[in-house]
Amino acid sequence: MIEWNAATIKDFQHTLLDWYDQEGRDLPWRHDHEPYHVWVSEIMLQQTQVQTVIPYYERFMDWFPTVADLANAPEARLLKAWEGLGYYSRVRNMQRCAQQLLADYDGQWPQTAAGLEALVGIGPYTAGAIASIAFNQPVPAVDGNAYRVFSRLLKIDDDIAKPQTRQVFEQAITRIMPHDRPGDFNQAIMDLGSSYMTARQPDTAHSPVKRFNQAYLDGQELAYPVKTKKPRPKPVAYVAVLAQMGDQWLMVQRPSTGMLGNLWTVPLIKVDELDLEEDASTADLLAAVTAYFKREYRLILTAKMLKLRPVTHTFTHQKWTIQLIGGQVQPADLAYFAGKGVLLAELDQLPMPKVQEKIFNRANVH
DNA sequence: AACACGTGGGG
DNA sequence: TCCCCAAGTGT
Repeated sequence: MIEWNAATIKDFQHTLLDWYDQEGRDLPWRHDHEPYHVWVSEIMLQQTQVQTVIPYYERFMDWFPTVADLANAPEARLLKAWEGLGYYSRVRNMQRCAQQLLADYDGQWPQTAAGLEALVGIGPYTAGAIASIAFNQPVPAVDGNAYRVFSRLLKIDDDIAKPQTRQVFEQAITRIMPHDRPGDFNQAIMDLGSSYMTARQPDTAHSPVKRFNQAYLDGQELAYPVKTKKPRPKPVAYVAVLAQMGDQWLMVQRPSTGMLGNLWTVPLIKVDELDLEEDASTADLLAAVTAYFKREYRLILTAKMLKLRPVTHTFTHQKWTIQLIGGQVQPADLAYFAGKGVLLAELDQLPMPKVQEKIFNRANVH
């Protein structure tokens, strides 16, 4: 058994940081320690891979170079900057946070983890990351990498899906991390976790810290971390209505709460909400959709079933199967319609989720 | 304490 | 196709 005494801890710190100094990745947000840069990158990196984030980060800094630019940006522009990244409330919370900083903090970032965690969208992980990287505070940043790395090094078998387990790791890491380079230490752990100490196919034989890895030394690496699995996505049936009014496409903005908040799609209707009988025919479905348009939008829709394969889209917790309907609405003033008519050439101005892109692609709308 | 909340990649 | 994972947070 490895004994994590003071000498082991020093040895580990130096081994890890020496490796990081040599092999650490050169990433766009590592060019300086500006809290704004650290913050934006950390929010983008939540549940999202580095390779995906890089181009989004570059463009975001181009469009919104400062906290004030972010605070004052039109929301549609923000969502456009986030389009395709997912978890769209992240960017809306970022804008609220930016406004909060300007209004209540005189534009000055809190420099402690506790102070940072009081801001919207900043939880324990991000608070630790910003505090350690931007402000040199000796606090851990416990993300999936840290869970994986330290559960293996120390053979911690607490279930990382449980909220209370965080404390176990925070305590262990706080004891092990150096007080002179906390930000580099936290980032080194992340680099380690995404290179040699990955979840499925670790390459610990070549890891700079393999001699500290008790699970590896015991041949039990893949048993860590311990994590209960999540339920399967629940199937949900939808119809999408691709309706034209003259040369415009009918688009609706989703409510600000719930999935894909404030993003734009064609009208998407849960089949359950159409109150169809078990043995409903295609004609019944079209009639129900037409009635829905009249009731909800005050629009007269002429609908037809599109002979296309349904679009499927799987979210973390829902699996949508979407039948496509085409149609036209009589010209109207849209006073009761919670959306607008948009020319094909203007569609790319609207922030839309991936599932909407799939719908347009299936229907060959380009 | 659970569950909602996106998307892309790999096996 | 399905499952799991990836720099989590809000409710």
